Amino acid sequence: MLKKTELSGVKEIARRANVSIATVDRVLHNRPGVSVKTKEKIDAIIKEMDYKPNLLARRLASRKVFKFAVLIPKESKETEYWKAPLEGIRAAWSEIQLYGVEVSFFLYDLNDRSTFNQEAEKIWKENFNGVIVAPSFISESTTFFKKCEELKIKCVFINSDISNVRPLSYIGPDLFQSGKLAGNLCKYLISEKGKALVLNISRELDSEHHLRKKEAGFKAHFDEARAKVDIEVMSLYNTDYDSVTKALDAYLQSNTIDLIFVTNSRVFTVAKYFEENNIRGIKLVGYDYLRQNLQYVENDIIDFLICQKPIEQGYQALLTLYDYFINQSSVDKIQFMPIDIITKENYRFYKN
Amino acid sequence: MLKKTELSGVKEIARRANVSIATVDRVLHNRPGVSVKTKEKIDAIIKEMDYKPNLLARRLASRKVFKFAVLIPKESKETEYWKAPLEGIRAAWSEIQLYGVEVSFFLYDLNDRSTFNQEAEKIWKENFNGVIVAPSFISESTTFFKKCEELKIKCVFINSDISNVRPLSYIGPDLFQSGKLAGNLCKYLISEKGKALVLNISRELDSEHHLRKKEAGFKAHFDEARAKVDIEVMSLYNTDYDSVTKALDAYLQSNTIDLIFVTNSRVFTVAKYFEENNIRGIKLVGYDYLRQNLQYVENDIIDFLICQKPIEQGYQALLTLYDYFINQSSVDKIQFMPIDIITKENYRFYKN
DNA sequence: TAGTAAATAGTGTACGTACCCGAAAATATT
DNA sequence: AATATTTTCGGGTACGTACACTATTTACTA
Repeated sequence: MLKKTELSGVKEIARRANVSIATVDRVLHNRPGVSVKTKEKIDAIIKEMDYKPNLLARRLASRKVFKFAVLIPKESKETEYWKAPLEGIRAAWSEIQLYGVEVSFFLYDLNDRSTFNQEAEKIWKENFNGVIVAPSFISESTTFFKKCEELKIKCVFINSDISNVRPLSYIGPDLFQSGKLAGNLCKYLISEKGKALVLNISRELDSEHHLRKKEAGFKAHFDEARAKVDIEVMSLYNTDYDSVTKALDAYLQSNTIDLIFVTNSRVFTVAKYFEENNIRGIKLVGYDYLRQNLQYVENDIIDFLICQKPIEQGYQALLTLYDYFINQSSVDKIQFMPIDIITKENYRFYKN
Repeated sequence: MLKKTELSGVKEIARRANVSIATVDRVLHNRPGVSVKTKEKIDAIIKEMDYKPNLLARRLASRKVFKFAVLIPKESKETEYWKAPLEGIRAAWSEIQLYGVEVSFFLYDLNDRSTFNQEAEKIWKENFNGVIVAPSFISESTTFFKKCEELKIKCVFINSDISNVRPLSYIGPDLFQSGKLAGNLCKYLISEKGKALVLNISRELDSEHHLRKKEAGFKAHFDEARAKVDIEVMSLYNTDYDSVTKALDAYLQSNTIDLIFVTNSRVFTVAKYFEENNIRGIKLVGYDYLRQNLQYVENDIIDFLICQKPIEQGYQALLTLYDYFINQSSVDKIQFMPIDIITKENYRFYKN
């Protein structure tokens, strides 16, 4: 039960090299103050021993503190989606806060892009090492990223990506492929020459841009499968239930469709409409493991939900910053989340 | 960047309680040698401070070493499934071996139940603290568990459970529900009054017992959905390709079916048969994220694979022992894995 | 009531690394 | 050659906890 006392660590390196621990430490962190000769000798020994620093001791002895910010949408009355990433970040934080990590939260309003900049300003005033961003608004986010680069603040993007910038890491779905999977599933729900409606429901144009990628993936699946399914697209900029109801009423008056694919978590709005109007013939597929949605999965109004682990996204985002700064390990530029399929029979076992 | 020096830890508790650090330590580990009065005083302060021990320091200072064993099937020529849990265990091990964890592997042959006992004997001879077991053979596993209880060796079961015993934790699928999900998916693949074949392919009777749970779940789904799908069941005890081919030839000669549900990872055998005989009309659903299976997902012979995160199972199993022994935290008796659905469009993003 | 055993508490070192501070050695300056 | 400067390096303490060992107090025996 007692640990074997095999010689290891800096002490052993120092002994073999005939130098002090401090000198070994200088080499390990390539700090100045070591002659080339001794540095080479020590490097050789390190290599020979295949020395791996004891992370426990390292973190314990280090008195560094890193400050991270979180810039994501606040949970809205309309959808509780953003609770999940926040939960993930909190979970990760509680695991690592002992090791010198401080986290501050800055939440903006998805329905008001000016709030994004307001919160961004606050972040720039303090001295953060890194920030977790959900780049909902393209131009604002691009500006934000540039400014952070100037200030040497490392960015991790979650949930959606934007082009032309290279953050420390992107953690989230492959949106196009996600849409393709939706197509894949829908193929099973309707007949060969069925008719499908792709429904984007989002107030701000920019976030709709991400929805468009899913839309494109959806279509791509049917193209590649050479299926002749008739696909129409509709975008709604008013996200409240009444507006959606009106739009659907109008649309269904003059169209007959077999399936609706809602490109984000607001699929429950449509499900509610189906339920209240007792519409049963139209299949429904959408996004995200939300209480509001699951209830309609349970009673067979929604057939499939596609999920991309929002909690895990937040969790991984903070751990990525931690790995980069505290562990100084290298970090994957892109961390795609799995594309999970949720049905009535497996949702109880899902880990978001 | 420097860590704030707020007083914390045992030292602060000792200061407030007017005792030495050692006394606080005794209370924390409820070791003897502390009067009731001081113990109460210290307990109160601990509570008041909401003291959380620094795990880094704790593990660094602890010289304990724990020995764990792994008793699972070896990877066979027929299916590489068991590579995955092993990989997960190895991954977890590499993360925690710094903290005084030793792991030894004992692999038995799924096609020869006597090898299970042979390996078990070896485990009993050494002095292990815990063991990860895949209890493939019911009676052997039950005996094994009893003996481990005598020897005070904690057991964690993975992949499948057995009744009447209560291991430290079970980590794996809910087999019944897993079958139900299969039914759920198959519903989309065939018409209202289609005909489905449930196919068990397994050499040893016992492991088939687990397959039967999936079979039951499968049927249950159609019962609950009140679908009139005709379900037949066939069990094959010879698992090699030629035997399966012959059995399928014979069966299909006299039966017309729309779908085959294979209750374990050997679905690729059937897929290969379909491919070589150019059978395209029969849908195919089975289990597990294996290279052999994925190739048939890619070329549309297999529609769905159901996966239960075998790597994660191994990973969690070792971490569970770690949590129990090293962290001394409480452990969930049952840790059901999610029931994941794999298709052509999402398998590249799956984490097993 | 001295003497001893048991219960209770404290001191000190170790875990492996980080880093401050000062000493020694090497080099440069006068 | 003596002094100043820079380069190179070692000593020592700290991080928060575990635990062996020692010291003190209390209870018990004869």
